[in-house]
Amino acid sequence: MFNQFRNKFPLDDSKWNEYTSYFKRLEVSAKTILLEEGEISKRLFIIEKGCIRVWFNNNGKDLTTQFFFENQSVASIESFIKKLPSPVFVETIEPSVLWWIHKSDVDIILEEIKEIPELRDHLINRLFQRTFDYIHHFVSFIKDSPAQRYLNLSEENPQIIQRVPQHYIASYLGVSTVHLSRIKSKLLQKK
Amino acid sequence: MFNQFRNKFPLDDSKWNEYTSYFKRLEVSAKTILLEEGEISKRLFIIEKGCIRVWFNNNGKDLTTQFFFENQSVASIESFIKKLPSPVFVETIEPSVLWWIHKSDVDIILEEIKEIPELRDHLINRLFQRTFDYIHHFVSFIKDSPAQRYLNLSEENPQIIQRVPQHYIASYLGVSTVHLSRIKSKLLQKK
DNA sequence: ATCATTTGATAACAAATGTTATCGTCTGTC
DNA sequence: GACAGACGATAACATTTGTTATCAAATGAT
Repeated sequence: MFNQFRNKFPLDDSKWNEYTSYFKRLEVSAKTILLEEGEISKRLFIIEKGCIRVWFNNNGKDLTTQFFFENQSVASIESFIKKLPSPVFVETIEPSVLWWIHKSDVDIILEEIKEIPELRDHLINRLFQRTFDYIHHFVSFIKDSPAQRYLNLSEENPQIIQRVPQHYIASYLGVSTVHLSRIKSKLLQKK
Repeated sequence: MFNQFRNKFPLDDSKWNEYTSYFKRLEVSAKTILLEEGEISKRLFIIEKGCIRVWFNNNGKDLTTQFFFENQSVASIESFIKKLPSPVFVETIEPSVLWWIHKSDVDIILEEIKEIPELRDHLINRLFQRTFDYIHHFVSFIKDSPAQRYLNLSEENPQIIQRVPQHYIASYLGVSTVHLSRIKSKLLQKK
């Protein structure tokens, strides 16, 4: 699982082996809740196989805010970093194979690799990029129609369209399930 | 201008004086464009007095994505960091007093203060916080009605309501100017 | 003071989107 | 195979929101 990332990290073998040994394997069925709303997130997950959504309950309706697939890391990020109760659920969509690491081990690793400029800059750049991604996502809400947002998603993240049940996608795009269904059928007519 | 921040930075006086000397003062009228769309952002601004918006042109309509006030720093952030053509304009709303610093000087400072753990962690935390803020903003688009978004803004950032022309706020909230006007009048009726 | 421009409110109508309900298909479980 | 539940399409109707146009007030420049 971790060998594919080996060359991205300028670490000697002993550190590499130490860090990867912190991870534990976890195999779960679809619709397994990995983190409850209100719980403090203490585990960071990496997806070997499967997919995960992050969602919250808003007046009885569940609204999905993020999707994750193979090789991505997942947590209720604000809860994980600030040790606050999570405002969201983290739940598998498909049967999944995951690797997880405890927050205390992450803290150890982070503290150590801060001294390695190459890694440190790499992490900071990832942080910036994540911020930029959220800006793009938010801008699309004031710039694009729901139909356009659906088209964007098809291009930028076709996995979501292909693997995720449609009613989860609807709330992610900020529309009702009925309207998303309408959007799809209108797009089909045009082709 | 900078003395108010002096105690936040654990730097000796010589470094402090060197860094602050990089900034130049700039006084401009309302509606001054500080950065054009397509231009590569090379200046970071700090607002001593006044306010600024970031916006872009979308099919003839101008859409505002951010507002900034006193003591905040402003740039087309992705352009500034990645040296890419800016997708947005940066423009004053009020007559403003600004201090700006060239990107090359920022790079020098950043490179140096990376070695100071306290400052480094502070900057990383600010980066995280900014990411969290964008997440909150984006979530409000799938969670709240436009009227609720307006109410949130009144509470979280009343300066925007008080100092920014309403038609700029409309696009920031993702509604037409006419509809924002309707939202306000409905809210007044209820009181 | 006068004039043009900006800003914002409102009305009337059009278009987009939500809500509720119904139906059919598919999937997993027993 | 039978059944329940999940999923998605569609229709009918209600509500929200956008568009265009008009008017009034505030603001800035001369």
